[in-house]
Amino acid sequence: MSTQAMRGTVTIEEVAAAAGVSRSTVSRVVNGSTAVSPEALESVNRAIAELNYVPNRAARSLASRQTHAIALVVPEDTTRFFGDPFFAAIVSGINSRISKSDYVLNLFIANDDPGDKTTSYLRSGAVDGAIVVSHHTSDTFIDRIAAVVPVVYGGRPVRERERDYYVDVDNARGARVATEFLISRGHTRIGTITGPLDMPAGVDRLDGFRAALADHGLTAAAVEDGNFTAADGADAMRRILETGDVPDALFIASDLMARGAMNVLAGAGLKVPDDVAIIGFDDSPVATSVTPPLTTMRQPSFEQGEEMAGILLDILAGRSPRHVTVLDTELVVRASV
Amino acid sequence: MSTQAMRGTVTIEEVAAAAGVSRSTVSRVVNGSTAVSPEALESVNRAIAELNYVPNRAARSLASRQTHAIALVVPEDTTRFFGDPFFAAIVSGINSRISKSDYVLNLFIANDDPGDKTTSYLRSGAVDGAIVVSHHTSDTFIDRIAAVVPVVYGGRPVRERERDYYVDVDNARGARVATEFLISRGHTRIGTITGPLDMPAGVDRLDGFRAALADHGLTAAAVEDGNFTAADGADAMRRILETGDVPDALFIASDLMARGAMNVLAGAGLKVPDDVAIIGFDDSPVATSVTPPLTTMRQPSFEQGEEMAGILLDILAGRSPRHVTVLDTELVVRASV
DNA sequence: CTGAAAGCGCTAACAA
DNA sequence: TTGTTAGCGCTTTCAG
Repeated sequence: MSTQAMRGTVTIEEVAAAAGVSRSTVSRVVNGSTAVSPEALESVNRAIAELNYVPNRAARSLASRQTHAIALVVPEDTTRFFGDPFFAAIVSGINSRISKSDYVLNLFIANDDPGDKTTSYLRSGAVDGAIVVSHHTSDTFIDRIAAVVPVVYGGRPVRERERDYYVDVDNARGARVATEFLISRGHTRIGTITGPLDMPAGVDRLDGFRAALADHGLTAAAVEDGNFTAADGADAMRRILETGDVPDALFIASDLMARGAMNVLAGAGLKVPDDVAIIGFDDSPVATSVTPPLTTMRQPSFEQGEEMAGILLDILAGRSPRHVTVLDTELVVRASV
Repeated sequence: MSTQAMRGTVTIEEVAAAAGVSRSTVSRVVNGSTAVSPEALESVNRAIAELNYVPNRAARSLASRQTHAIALVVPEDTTRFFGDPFFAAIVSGINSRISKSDYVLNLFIANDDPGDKTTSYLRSGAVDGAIVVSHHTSDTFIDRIAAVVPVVYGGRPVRERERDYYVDVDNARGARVATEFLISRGHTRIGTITGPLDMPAGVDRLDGFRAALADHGLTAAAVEDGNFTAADGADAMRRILETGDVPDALFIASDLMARGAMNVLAGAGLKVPDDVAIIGFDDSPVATSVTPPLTTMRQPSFEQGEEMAGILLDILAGRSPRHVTVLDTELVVRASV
């Protein structure tokens, strides 16, 4: 390996010289153009390998106006991002799809960023497009990003516009199915622990819950909200217990919150499902790690991630994918109901 | 907001024109040079705000040979990355330090990347430096990255060289302290579940364990290894149970593995700490979420992350930080011993 | 303190 | 199929 190869400063010019062709031809080879003779191809490729040439990203991006990078923007703090298996699943899905393309994924945990550097970074042409998961009403910086690069949302965006692209799960229907299952089991005093009400997913699940109840002439026995975390589920459960009026069943908008609630219930000497039946949402790994195993609505998060990435890739490739995709949820019956 | 501002294509040229100065002056203002008159400063800043100007990253990077981006490289699969609170803590620490600087953090979950795109991306000048956590013997692509940009390792790198920068915790000492604590409690038939032996952290903890035992004329009652996950801890525990010869105490190299092991123990009708005393490593949130709460060696992962980021920032600023930093661990006594 | 001029390394017409 | 020629938007001497 030559010294300059070690220094990582080989330019297209040197490759061209070594291969005995012009810069343009090297560029064509690097970019996979077919209009190159076999001999030229061969000698350029050899020169590239010998010199250990890697095209300079900035120069390429400046000239082509493309970065081949995609941002994954998570408007949450690190704790919640890492604490919730939902993100693990959705990021895996995104990563799986992106890694089959020639794009790279940059991750931005945006909430931890006081100076809003994320926004100006993304607006500075650092990426070709962005995927936003976990979108809150208060996250106005997203709009500023969407003004500059195509954005695909995970979940219905908070201020939906016609031109928005997003992949959602049918939260309202999922909540409705879950609640109806509780009703079908003979429960009548049914409460809920909702997700954050500044997120469409939180609102939609609450709506579905209420709709199911209304269909059967019932009203909510309790409504408390949380931010999808186990700690919030525990807090919400405590608030419900404090009312002294414990529901006989609970629809809880995330498995993690269900786990927190179940802990509190156990501490209070209440049995699941005998005293309180519980149904969660997600079907994440925690659903099977709690005792008793959690009945829950499965949402296809990995697939959601793959789909989002696929749509963004389509947009970037100049295709015209569907704007709205809604994936279905599925009831998974275990022992908590 | 003007149309061009919306399109995000305002260039330094237009700002200069609007402010009635030259490109150079705008550049000076943007880069915080002091050699600008108050009037020029004022009018440039106004033009920037009015036009909503954001400097083009690629152009700036091409001209200045800096990207102001740092890569966080995690050679693990997504599942383990998201499943282990250790990463949450270390990433929080890194993020916390970086977000106070004017650098941005790009995350690469490198193992999921079949075509080794991460390597060529990082070698293409896309970042100014990299932080590598969870380094395995087999991860040779790291060397190719380290040849091009400064790298700071979390934990002693697998092939340590003098010029390497890293921040480690004193794993050997931590394991030793943990094991000695078990011995001091009167245990003599002590086993261990180690971390992966292709990682220095795994090896060092095993060494410390063995050293403590040797000091007291004891030998290991069982040695099984795992990849730091709960599932691996459970598997290892099963293998130990299968020998029919159950140790009366276990040093387990991660809290997550301890949790897995405790589940298996409970399933086998064995009580912690009465039948088997257990001490873990990490003091992650899982330590307090298991029953009984886990005695464990606390490692300062958040601080480790902060320190790593600080060192890289120092290198990039042209300072000369210490190459090796070793942080201490601390025994946290709870009910599992 | 300011502006002019020369690139940074690459892509993309346009000719040949 | 190939090379020549302009830039992409910015930083950075170097004069003034």
